[in-house]
Amino acid sequence: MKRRPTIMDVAARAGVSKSTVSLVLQGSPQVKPATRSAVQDAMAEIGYVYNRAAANLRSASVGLVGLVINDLRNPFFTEFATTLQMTLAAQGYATVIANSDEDPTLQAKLVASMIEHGVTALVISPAYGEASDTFDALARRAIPVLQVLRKGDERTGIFPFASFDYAGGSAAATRHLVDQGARNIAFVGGLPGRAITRERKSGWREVLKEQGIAEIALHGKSSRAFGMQAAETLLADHPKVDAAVCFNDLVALGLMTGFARAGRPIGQGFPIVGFDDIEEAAQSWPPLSSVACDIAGFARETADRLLAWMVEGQRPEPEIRSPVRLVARASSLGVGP
Amino acid sequence: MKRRPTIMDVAARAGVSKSTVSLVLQGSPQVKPATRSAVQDAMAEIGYVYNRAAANLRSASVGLVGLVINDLRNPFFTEFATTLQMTLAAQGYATVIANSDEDPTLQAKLVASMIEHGVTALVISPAYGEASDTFDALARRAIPVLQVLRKGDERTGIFPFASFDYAGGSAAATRHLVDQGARNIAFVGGLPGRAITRERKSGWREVLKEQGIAEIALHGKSSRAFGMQAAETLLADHPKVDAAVCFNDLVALGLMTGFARAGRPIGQGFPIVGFDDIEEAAQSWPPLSSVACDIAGFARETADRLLAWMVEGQRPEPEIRSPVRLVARASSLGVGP
DNA sequence: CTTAGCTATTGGATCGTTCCAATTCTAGTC
DNA sequence: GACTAGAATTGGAACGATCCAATAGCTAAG
Repeated sequence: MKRRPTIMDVAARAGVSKSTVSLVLQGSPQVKPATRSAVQDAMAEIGYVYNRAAANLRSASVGLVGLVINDLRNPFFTEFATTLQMTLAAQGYATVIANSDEDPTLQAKLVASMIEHGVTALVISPAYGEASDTFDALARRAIPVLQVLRKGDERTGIFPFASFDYAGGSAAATRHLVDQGARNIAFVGGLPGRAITRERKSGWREVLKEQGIAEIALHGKSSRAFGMQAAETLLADHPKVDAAVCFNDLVALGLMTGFARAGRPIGQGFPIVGFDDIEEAAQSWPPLSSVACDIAGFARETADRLLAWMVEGQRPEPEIRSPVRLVARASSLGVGP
Repeated sequence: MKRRPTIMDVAARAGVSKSTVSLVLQGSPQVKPATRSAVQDAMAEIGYVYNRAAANLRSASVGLVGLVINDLRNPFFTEFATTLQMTLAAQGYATVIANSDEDPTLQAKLVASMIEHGVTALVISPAYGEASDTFDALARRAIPVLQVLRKGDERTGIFPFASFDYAGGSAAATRHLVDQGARNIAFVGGLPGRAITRERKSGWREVLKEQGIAEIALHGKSSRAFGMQAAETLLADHPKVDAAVCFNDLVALGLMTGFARAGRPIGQGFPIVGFDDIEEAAQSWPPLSSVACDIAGFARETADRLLAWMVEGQRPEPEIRSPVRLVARASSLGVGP
């Protein structure tokens, strides 16, 4: 009675065989238009819904993409995840989004659960930490896996990796600050020892070397709170520092708040540049200069690459870097509030 | 060769029957420990993964929960979604998160896709707009559906609804501003005609009536940008207004930025209170007073309610309101920066 | 009227698991 | 050594779709 209707029920109602119903479901041009609409009416009448699980059992590919993100609360990743999901949805693929919350154990569970549910492909921005088992399991099934935005530990090199040209971005930012007359440019934020910190620092370091400037770097969690704390540290311990490249916008905004609190608003003689160009950057006061990563564009490219891999079996290059763009705003242009 | 191994392969390897393997998978106490470990070894050796789709085909319930959110980019919803997912994950349930992006059409597609994938239950914060078809389909299958945070159109009353006591919260906020000596308290933000705007306004209105204060409300998109715009409007057209209750923190932060830009920092003679108490509220300058909704707690309660419904068939009450808490910070306490 | 050559439809096998009833094993008792 | 109760294991049917080879229906040509 409460049983959910099957194609057999539809077939009985429409007076055809289950095979015909199946053909209609797959949009086969084989079926006569009259038959097709009879079947469709029958489906509507008895409230039939497709049972994808049953279908996949017989016919492999599912059209289900898994997306595992290390920190979904971070707006940067949220934007990426939602855009990717919507792009894939437009192509008829369903996406399962999951947040590993930087926990490799949870991440392993999530990935396992996704494999069990039969994802056809996986996009992952890995949590830091030991995860070789997780990746081994993925490699063993021949599931297309795309690492994005972040590289896991060394062993994950088996899977293609796509991200932004962070080094180029921070170099551009640093050069911009030099152009503004800054001489002692600190690097603020980023946990030490991580690939992304290394990348974002390397561009800054390169320019400093070029200019013969000494390095001052403050590392820590990439949060607003750390930025505020860093402001105090800079003001107290590094009075000569006259500009900063920040690991990301959150740190930069925190830094801005910290300076404002100390009565030394950013932008007047102390230019800073953030990274990521999150929505808030343009809306802070003063507006925050930032290295813009076109996340939405990147998400769309990711979707394209994934589809090319899934559908045409065309594996992407092992490492892809999307260009970034420096957006100069008041926070680095000496235009005070 | 590349075929993914099945329980038959495991059975062959372990020298038992497929039924025994199945029992091991289900953790049945029936199997002899020796047999159990033999089977488990075999699974490890050939890299077996459970095929949930096949299992569900035979035995109904899946342990898959759908979560459809109207705007996943909004940190408020992000926090809810991630906490809910992690809580359910701890209970062994997988969660599919999807973002409808306020688009009823996309929402319908997402819900349909989830039903096809066989979700056992659905949590939805509906997009505004016509969605009766979507909900009819859900009602027809007897899938537990919990509406959260937002009520859809009137027709969705069929499903239980859980949210916060918004009216109580805005009443508390308004009373607090009155206590600070404010007399002309504006309400800023919220799109007109929506249930949530009505609720958040009603508490404010109630207190104004009590105090015999005239109403001034500025409605608009609940964004930082609108808050900035509202600041200009208030300063230009409503010079008498001396405090504001904001629809949410984003608007409040925008308002703060707008006032700062105009050289009239918030907190000095112009107290404001936001709503939601997002992480940023405590970190802005001045720190923003806000009506705190314990989203993480709410998400955990939601998970509990859902589990009670799914597992014990215990349908929640038609309308549940979780209490909120006013967090007074500098933005409403007259403590200037 | 038969038949070839289409197009449209169909029955049966199949996917990987669970469920059930039936069978085999084990050990204890007489 | 036969018997039995319980524990452990097993083979086959079932879930709801797809796929394939086979069949039915139709038209036009011979």
